Amino acid sequence: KSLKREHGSKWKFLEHKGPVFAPPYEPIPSNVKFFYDGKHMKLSPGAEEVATFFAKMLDHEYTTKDIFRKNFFKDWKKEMTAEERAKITDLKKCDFTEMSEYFKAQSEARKAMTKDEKLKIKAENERLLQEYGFCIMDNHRERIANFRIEPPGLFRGRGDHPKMGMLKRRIRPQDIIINCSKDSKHPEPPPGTKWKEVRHDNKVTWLVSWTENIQGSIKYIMLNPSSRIKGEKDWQKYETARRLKKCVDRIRTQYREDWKSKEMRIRQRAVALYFIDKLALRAGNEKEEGETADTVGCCSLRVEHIKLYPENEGLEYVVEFDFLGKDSIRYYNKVPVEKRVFKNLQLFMENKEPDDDLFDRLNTSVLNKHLQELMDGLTAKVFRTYNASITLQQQLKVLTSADENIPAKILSYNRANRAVAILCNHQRAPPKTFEKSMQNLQAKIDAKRDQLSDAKRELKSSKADAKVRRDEKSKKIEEQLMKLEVQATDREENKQIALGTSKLNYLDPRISVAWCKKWGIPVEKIYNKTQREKFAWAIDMADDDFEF
DNA sequence: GTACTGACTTGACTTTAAGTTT
DNA sequence: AAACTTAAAGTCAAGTCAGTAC
Repeated sequence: KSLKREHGSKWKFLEHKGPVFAPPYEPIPSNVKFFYDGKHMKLSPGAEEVATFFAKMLDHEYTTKDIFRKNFFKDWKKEMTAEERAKITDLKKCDFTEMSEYFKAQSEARKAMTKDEKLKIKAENERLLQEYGFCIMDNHRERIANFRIEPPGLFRGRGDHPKMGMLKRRIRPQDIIINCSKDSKHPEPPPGTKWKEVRHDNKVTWLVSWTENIQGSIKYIMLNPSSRIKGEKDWQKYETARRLKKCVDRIRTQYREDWKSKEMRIRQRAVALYFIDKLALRAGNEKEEGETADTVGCCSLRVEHIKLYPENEGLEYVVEFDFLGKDSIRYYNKVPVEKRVFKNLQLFMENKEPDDDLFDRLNTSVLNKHLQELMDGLTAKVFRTYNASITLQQQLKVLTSADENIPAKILSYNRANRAVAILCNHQRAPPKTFEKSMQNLQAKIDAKRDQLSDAKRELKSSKADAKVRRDEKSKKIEEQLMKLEVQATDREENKQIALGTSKLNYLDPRISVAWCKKWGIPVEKIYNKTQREKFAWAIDMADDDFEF
C-alpha cells in the first residue's frame, strides 16, 4: 500500500555536479615546530597532517582521555614513516603546543580579516553553492543538503565512545559512488582521478555516497528538506501518524489485554509498547558491543535501567527510569504505572542480573512486525510522531487564550512546543552565555520599568491637552515592557530544553500553520525562512480548521 | 531467528551570519 | 565600525527500519 511498493522509482531524471571535496592539506610553516621528548622533529607530510588534527583539539578535554589517546596514537603511527614510527613511541612525549598556538593565531587572523576579504570568501562560497549546491530532479532545480564532503579529522563520537580519537580518513574521488540518471550529464571527477562507480539507481534518493572508515557505514549526499522528495516523505510520515490516531484506542485496548497473556513474549511486547506509547521512548535496536557507546532504547532496556517502587512519594507502582539514550543523553523519569505493568516488570526482572535484557523475548524487529499487523505502516517511531503532534495540538488548545496579545500567544505556542520537547526528552546543555544573557535581559527590563514610571509621572503632572499623547506613550512603553518580560520567561523556561528537534521532526506543521491562521499570527513568528521552505507544503495546504 | 547492509531520519552541538549595541 | 549577542546554518554522529542472505 505504501508509495514505495506501488511505484518504487523515486525520480526519472537526475543531474548534478558531484561533491565538493575537502581542501587539500596545507603544510604548516617550517617555523612551527613539533617536539618529541623535548627535541625538534620535522614530520613527514602525512604524519604532520594527522598531528595537526590532534593539535587542533588540544584544548578539549577528550585529548586527555585514555581511549582517545590510544586510538589516536595507533592511527597516527600508521601514517608515519618507518623512521618516525621507530622514534615516536610515546604520545606523552609529543609536544604539539606550537602547532596548537599556530592554529589559534590562524583563527584569530580569520576573525580580524577586512570586510573586503570576508566579502571575497562569501562570494566564492556563493559561487560554489550555485555550481554544486543544486541538482536537477525531474524538471526541478532542487537544493542539495550537504554537497561538501566531510574533511578528514579525528573521530569524536558522542558519550563514551570506544572509537573516539580514531583517524577519519580523507575521502578521495576513487571512494565516491555517483548516482544520476543515464541521460544526464554525468559529473566529472577532478582532473587525473576517477570515481569509484557511476550508477543509475532511481530506487534511491541519494546523489553521492561513500563508505566511512570508522564504523564502515555509508554516507550520502541527499537533497535539502525543501525538496519535493523530502517534503512528500515528510507529509506521508504525518499522514501515517494521523492514521494511528484513528486506531490508537483499539491498539491501547489490545496491549492492555496482552498484559494478561499466558505467553511471556506477548506480555513483554505489550509492556514495551505501553512504554513507547506513554513515554515516547525510541524503539531501541540492539547495538554491537564495543563498536559504539553503550546506549539503549525501549527494547534494549536492561534490568539495571529501571527500579521498581511499590510505593513512592505517596504514589503506587512507581517505575524509575535511568538510562542513556540516543547521543548518550540521559533519560531520567519516575512514573506511576498500572498495577499489571508493575507486576509484569517484577516478573521480567526475576532471576536476572543487572546487565541482562529487561525484555529478553523482544526486539525491535519482532515489535515492528507486530505493529505492522495492527496498522499498515505502523512502526515504533510512529508513536513518537503521533504523541508529539497530538500533544502540541491539545496543549495549544489549552494554553492559547483569545484575549492575549501576540507575544503572549507566542509564549503559549512555545510552551506547547516545550511540553512536546519534554515528552521526547529533547535536552540541551544550557548555553554557555545563558546567565549573562539573562542578566542583560533583566537589565533591559529594569530600564524599561524606570522608563515606564517616568512616563506615568509625566502623565499625571501633565495638562489635559498633553494627556492623550502621553497616555499613548506610556501604553507603548507598557507593551514593550510586557514583551521583554515574556521573552525573559520564555528564555528561562527554555534553559535546558531544545525545541528545534521536535519542531523539525515530530510536529505536524499543519497544526502550527492552522494555529497561526486561527489567531492571526504571522507564520514567520513561528517558522524562520528555512523552516518555511521545509514546510512549504503545509503552509500551502492547511486552513485554520485543520485537525491533526 | 540472526546477522548484516543500506537508506533514510533524527539529534545535539559548533560555526557562521545577521542583528543590535556601543 | 568595532564589539557583542542572538539566530540560523552547518556538521556529522546516531538512531530507525526494511530488506537480504543464511
